[in-house]
Amino acid sequence: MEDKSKKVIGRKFYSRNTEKVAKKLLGKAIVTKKESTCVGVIIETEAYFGLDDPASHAYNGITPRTKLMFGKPGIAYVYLCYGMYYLFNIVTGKEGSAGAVLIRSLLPVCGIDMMKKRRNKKSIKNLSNGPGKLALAMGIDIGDNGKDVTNSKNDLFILDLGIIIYNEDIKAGKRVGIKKGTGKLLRFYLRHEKLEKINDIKFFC
DNA sequence: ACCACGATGAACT
DNA sequence: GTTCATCGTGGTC
Repeated sequence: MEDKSKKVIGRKFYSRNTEKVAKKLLGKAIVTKKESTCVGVIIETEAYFGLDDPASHAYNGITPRTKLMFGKPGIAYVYLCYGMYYLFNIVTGKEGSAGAVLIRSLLPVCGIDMMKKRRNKKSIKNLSNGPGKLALAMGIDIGDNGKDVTNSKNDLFILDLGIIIYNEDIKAGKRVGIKKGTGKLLRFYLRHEKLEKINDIKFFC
């Protein structure tokens, strides 16, 4: 990963409209530097808004947990789901308005052996194709809640690998795993053809 | 004080 | 294919 085209994404990227950030995060990479460096390309996201979004944690206003969603963009929002799995979100929008993008699926790129070990799997199949799975594979847990993902000195940040995503590469669907607020298409993922192209790229690890 | 909510793997059948 | 186990948050009563 020693290419000039690869750069850490700054805070401005996240300060825009949440839906836009959710689309723009497709093709970007999550990097964690824990026991070893792991990198995964984001291939599915969901946008969550604030007081006007019944599916959002921030729907009912500021609480100790949701205050991060109202705060500075580019901050990791991690929470426990079903008592077992951590889900990784990035806070979006201007400070004061709530918003976050849930990362739902990754294409493993670097540190695959570490990811397999964390997931207790020997195949790359289904290694990080779900929000709980990818957090486990990347070593993300509640200790990462509140971390700044715009700082490459941290052990968790987002990198632009230079992968170009066109609008026609992006598909939209209804958000999943929720009962309210399913009306709008706020889940975004890459077309199969695009995934195969990304899979063919040779990444240096 | 109580209840609804939510992702995944394992262990069944 | 179905069922089960797992727990912290926050709303409602």
